[in-house]
Amino acid sequence: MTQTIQAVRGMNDILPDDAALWERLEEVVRSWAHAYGYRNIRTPLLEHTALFRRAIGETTDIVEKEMYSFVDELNGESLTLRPEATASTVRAAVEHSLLHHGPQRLWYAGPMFRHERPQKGRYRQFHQIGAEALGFPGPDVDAELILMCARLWDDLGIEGVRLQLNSLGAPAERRAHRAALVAHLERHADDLDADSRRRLATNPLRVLDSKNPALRPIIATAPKLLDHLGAESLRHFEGLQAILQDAGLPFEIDHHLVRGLDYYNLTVFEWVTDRLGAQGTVCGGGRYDGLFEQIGGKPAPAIGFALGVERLLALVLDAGGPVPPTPQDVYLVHQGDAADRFAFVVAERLRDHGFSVAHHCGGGSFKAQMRRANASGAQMAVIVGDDEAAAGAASVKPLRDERPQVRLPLDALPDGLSQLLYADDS
RNA sequence: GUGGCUAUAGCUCAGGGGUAGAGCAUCGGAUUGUGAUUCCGAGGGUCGUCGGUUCGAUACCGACUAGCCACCCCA
Repeated sequence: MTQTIQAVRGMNDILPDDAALWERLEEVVRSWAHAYGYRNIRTPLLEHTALFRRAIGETTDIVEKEMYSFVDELNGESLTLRPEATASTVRAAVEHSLLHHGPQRLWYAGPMFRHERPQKGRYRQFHQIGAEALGFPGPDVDAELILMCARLWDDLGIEGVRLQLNSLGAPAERRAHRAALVAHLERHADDLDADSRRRLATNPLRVLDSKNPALRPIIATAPKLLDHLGAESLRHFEGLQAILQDAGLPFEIDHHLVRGLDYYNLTVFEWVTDRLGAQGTVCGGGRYDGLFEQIGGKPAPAIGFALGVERLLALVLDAGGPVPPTPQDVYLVHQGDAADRFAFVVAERLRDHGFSVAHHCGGGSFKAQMRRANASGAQMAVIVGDDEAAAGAASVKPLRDERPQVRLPLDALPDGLSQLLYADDS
């Protein structure tokens, strides 16, 4: 016996029952993005590894151990399945001079890849929806993006997602704060735990996120990034807050909110929930004014966010349960040699008129076909036997209520079916 | 990458050193061409894979694979 082949670890099939929910989400997202003037962009799943190394940061965990990279045997190039789409989007914008005629609002949706151990809400192939506002200095567009998120939660009926905000300031301010922070932490080096000591070397801002209660006094007295922000950065941050307040959107300022990627500056934000176990971040984003230059383009301000589709769907299910599948109008039952052929005429005629028709294939007894018709969820069974075929007619039997079956000539069938499907029972 | 737990029918699970069970689902039947309810019947599993212990393993042990949960980290 041949061995069965299963899906690659951490990569999931989305089966039809679930895919229905994905389709609904995609419809909502499309019109939501359109409502804010964002246009779709589709970049390749595969990029040169160098793009992510340069964009995301050499010492981040993503680049160090989580990228799904491999060598193209054709030419020895190192390629990487995209771990996120911002770098690709900016690369595309630079490559095609998208900002030449002014700023661009873009959105994308699609699979991303990370080579880490799978767990709930965190897979090797996962899906993100994101929006990027390229060429806008903010803070107006920062607020727009955040309000946009809030509307999506609303459109999807999700509750209990909280907004956390912070400002990382300008790179120079960040560096000054980082130096002060490192000095502070080094003074208390003896009291730090192993994790924090490691982070002190790699990513000192992360020490502020430590969940170890013993470190609380050290964290509380640590120099705050906010205190190192210059007038311009503060004005940006306050401008953003003012717009959110005007919009009546509640937020928390989290001084310890630091995004994992190197390219962020000024505004950073996350939408978090406590309903998803350890994977509490549903959406994260921030400003990355330096990224264009970093990957070799002309400098341009930009901000964006990405949200995890798997987590989002978990919340949708949590909020309202699964969506009922869209029922088919007609299940076409047929029996007899002449009827089997005439059934195709009937089916195509109905589709000409816009009806959705599941045509029974594979034979089987009449009873079995009726059972299938019922189980399919279709509204109507359209029945073609040799009697009907000889008369050029079809019988329509409502499956979801007790209205009687009616027999109609082929030409009268579409109208008759419409009446049965859409007539008010009242 | 690290640790803990798990793997028996399509699904949810029970069982237990002597070669397998339930519920649900599926399929068929209850006179000729009428579904969902009811009744009757059937099919379906090398008990995740490979190896070890044993007269004998699905059960005990190990490795591997996969899943779940957490850590690291992170959208």
